[in-house]
Amino acid sequence: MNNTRFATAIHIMTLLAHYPGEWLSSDLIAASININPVIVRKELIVLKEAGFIESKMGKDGGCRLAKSASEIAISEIYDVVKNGEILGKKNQNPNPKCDVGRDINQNLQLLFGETDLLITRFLKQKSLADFALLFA
Amino acid sequence: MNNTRFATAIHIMTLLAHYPGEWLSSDLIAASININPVIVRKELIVLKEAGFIESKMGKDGGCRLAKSASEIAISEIYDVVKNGEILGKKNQNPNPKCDVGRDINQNLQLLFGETDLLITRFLKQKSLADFALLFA
DNA sequence: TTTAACTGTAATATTTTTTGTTACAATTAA
DNA sequence: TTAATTGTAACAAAAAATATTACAGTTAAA
Repeated sequence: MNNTRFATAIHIMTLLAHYPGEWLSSDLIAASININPVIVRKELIVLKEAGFIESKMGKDGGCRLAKSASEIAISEIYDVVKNGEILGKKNQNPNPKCDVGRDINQNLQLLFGETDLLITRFLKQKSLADFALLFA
Repeated sequence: MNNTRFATAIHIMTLLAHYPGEWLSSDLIAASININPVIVRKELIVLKEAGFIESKMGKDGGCRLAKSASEIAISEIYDVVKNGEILGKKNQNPNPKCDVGRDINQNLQLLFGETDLLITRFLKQKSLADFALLFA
């Protein structure tokens, strides 16, 4: 995970939580993050599919939270946004003729899985509402 | 962290732990991981600077552990290998004129720091020796 | 009913990161 | 003296991430 997707998603969700009920446009959100609006729109679609937000097309359209910020855990945002494994990629073709190469990926997977579970549990304790409270 | 550095470093260290005392060449290690030997040598240098391994130049040279595998925690390997933040990059220039943009990176940093600490503590409980025991 | 402000989406380009390659000096054992 | 090796630099290629352009479709309101 060497991208900005988690930061971007949290930024979007925090903005929406900060202005509850208001329909915010992707251009406004993009201006706050200072990235391209199309990237925001793509992430909004992911957040919408996850059930966190709802959108309205046309003039005066935009997005807003689909449920209370206190009902959304940071772990849920993390879940929809993470792509690879938390501790990085595995090597693709370790040598099966070697004791270590043969079993390395299976054993790494175990470790990666445990680590991811740990993070998910930790982030589950934190709600979007908690996080949004940190802003003026 | 969307690279193979952690997987590569663990693979290297597991191999060395699996053949204690033996000087393994970077070519042999590269053949086990199935990656380019130069990448292995670069990672070996990092592991050497961290004090985990020692190397011998010249014919019959190679690398071996500088201390017992039971004295090396997985968290230490994670520490030397991680580059960015565990939950990804922050956006570079959030808008300081926005309540959220102004403080987002500081608040993300807090969250990232807590998360990283959690992982470090978890991986500290696991030694290289434990991990190496999983291999035939 | 026309216009302007939006979302949704595709296609493509650019930049950044990661991985691989080639080359060779320096070292060591035999 | 030769062969095997580490250490290191410079560069190339591939993959991933981010940005850009374009436009069809929707909606509110003048």
